[in-house]
Amino acid sequence: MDIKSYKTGIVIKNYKHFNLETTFESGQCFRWNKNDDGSYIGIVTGKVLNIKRLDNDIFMYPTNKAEFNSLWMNYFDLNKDYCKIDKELIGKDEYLDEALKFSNGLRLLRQDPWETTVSFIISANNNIPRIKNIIENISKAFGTHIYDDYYAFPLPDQLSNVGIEMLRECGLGYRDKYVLQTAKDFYEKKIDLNKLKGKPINEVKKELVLLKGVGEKVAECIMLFSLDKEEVIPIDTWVKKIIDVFYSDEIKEYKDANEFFYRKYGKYSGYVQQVLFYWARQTELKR
DNA sequence: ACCCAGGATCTAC
DNA sequence: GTAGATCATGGG
Repeated sequence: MDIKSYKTGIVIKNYKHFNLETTFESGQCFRWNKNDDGSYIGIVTGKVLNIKRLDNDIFMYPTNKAEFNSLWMNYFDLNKDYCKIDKELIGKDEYLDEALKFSNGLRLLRQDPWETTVSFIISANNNIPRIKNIIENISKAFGTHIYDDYYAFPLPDQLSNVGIEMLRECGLGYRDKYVLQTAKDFYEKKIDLNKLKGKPINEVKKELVLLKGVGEKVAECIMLFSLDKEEVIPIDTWVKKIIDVFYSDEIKEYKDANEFFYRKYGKYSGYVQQVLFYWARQTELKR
């Protein structure tokens, strides 16, 4: 990887498989917003980053080499060769081929387990614009101020002490009590997701669903997006639509979808799911 | 007014 | 263990 370091930021020269729009608009993350010039601004673990693609180069600022190596490299999973993964996947399935073409350059982010857990508790029976709004409200109300209008996502100790009525004002609806309880569980270390990272999927899932507001689907999102479980396939309403329309012959019941995809795509199943999800929402099955 | 959104929970059988 | 109702909120 050809990385150039400057006073104000970092440039990655000639980096192929990183499409900002399909990565940030694919519903895996909620704190990246598009600017008029096509760049994105996001907040990750208390750091603000502006990222832009010009031709084949990717510009990131404000950051420096040390922060890039310790945070962004890992967050964007830049050492993973998605071009190679695409090559392995293309030709297996006509629908996936089309979805891959459409979502071209989508990457799975490696996010913070705590923030991901709260975000996907909020996602239940909700829509993406509203989820983003709520998370923004929570961050502004309880998170650490960074600068200007940027606030870090609140840490467990910052959330665990707030009144339920203050949380309710952020628009979570009935999910507020789940988030509050989960914040307390994290703060009191009743659950420690970093300790779960190395354990097998079923074991991790069993722990996750003990949290209030976390069922199977949310647990799978947490595992895929923040616990390195690359083969997990969250089956949500959009993936169900895809199954109904394109795979109804092969997949008779939704509960069998996981095994079907895993048999076909192995450890890339999570990536496949995300590509299909993005494709379904943006094109084929859009109402 | 009704239906939906990256579903989970509670109750009843 | 599973089918059905209920759950806040805002947008279409």
